[in-house]
Amino acid sequence: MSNTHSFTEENYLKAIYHLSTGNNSVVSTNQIAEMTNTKAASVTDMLKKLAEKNLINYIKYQGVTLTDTGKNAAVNIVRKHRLWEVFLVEKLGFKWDEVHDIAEELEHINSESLINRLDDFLGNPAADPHGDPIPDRSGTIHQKKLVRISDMYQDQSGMISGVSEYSSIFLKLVEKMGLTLGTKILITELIEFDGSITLIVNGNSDRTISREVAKNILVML
Amino acid sequence: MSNTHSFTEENYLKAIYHLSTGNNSVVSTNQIAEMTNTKAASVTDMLKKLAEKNLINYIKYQGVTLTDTGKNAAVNIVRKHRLWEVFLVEKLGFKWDEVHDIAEELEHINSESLINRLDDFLGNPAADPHGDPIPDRSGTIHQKKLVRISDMYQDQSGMISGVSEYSSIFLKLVEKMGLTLGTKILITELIEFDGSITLIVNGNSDRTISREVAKNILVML
DNA sequence: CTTATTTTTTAGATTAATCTAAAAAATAAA
DNA sequence: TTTATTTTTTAGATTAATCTAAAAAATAAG
Repeated sequence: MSNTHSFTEENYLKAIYHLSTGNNSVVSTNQIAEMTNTKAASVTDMLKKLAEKNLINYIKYQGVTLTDTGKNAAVNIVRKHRLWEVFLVEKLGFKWDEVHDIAEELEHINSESLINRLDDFLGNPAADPHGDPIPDRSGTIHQKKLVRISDMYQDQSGMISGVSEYSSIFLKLVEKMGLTLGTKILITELIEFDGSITLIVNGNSDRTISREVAKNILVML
Repeated sequence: MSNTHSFTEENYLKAIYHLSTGNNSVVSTNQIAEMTNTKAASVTDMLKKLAEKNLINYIKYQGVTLTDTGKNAAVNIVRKHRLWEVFLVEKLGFKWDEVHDIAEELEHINSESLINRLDDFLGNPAADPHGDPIPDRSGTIHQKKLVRISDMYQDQSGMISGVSEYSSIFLKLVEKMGLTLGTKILITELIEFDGSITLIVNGNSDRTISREVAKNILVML
């Protein structure tokens, strides 16, 4: 159990995991290069190595998928990342736009008992400060079905429950607009001209947001 | 401020720092090799690099000392290590013999605001679970004067306030003998034959400990 | 169904950290 | 104060992760 991989290997596994979303399970070399801020040639080298270790299924020129082992490893890193984010916000008082980079380092600390104790200390949270679900210690993810505001219809309502963009600049904006997690919204108008959307926030104030913002805020209907 | 060094560089700085104790301020290549579990040749290479960066004063064949910059960096790592140890014991419920290795990883996480917030969260502790003083955010260390039990005289009394050996096997033994931090002791006999020492623990129970154990338990008189 | 473009891989180098074996310097012993 | 021993450094390799430039494969366009 708990085979240990290098810092770099872990980052590649995580990148592949995040790129393997629903429909798009096979991931390309270039996608990985972009996500890891490396060049395609470097990715190819690493893919050979990960395939050798049975962490990915890799066929030359065809892209990669994670094996069960690789997926377990990736989910475990995600679990650690998200638990540390909860710690940073809930216990140390960081804001939700400040924790991503620190968690990016903390996620590589290797101790199963540490992470399980942290989980208990935090009260076994279901989601991180951005609404992303935290895998339990068996690796199971209880994902609520969320839709982008940009995919909602007129007169539809729901509660903001996540985001799909984690840059500080975006998160600060969302906060300033009062669209933090838990906020209830009702779509009042879909503006055809530029795709922007008008909504009522928490039953009272009116607000218009751009399509770009709407695409990155996730709602539970 | 807060120049960032590699994981490995940090470990060398820390090793040199711990080896530069009081009387012995100049540290040798072999000492560093032993502490870092590397070979002398590797140490020489790294010393050149650290000297180049002005973190150490290094003269070939003569040994090294830390520069002010190097010492600051080292103290900061020690601060992080000890604060994380407090966190692990006080908040996550680890035992004092379980935290060293995890803190060894956590000490390399790089974020000044993280560590200062952690410090506050923990109530700005003065010492770690082994009694070692925690440098404050300016790098100042408020070290209490401690003596080894092996250096005490008959009829002398004091309070156990630290250890100088961190292996799990030693710490578990100390705990089993009821000689944890805060315990009051009175020396009743110095046994000439093998250097072992008899003492009264917390005013009641009698105990004899070997010289080897006595050397690694520190007392505030 | 060729040709052009894009994507991916290979080949060959580079950097950081390490090693072994041999040479050089410092220290200890005779 | 020579000789022997120990310590330290140099020389030359190795491994992991990366890069650029060129070659090969896959995909898209004409």
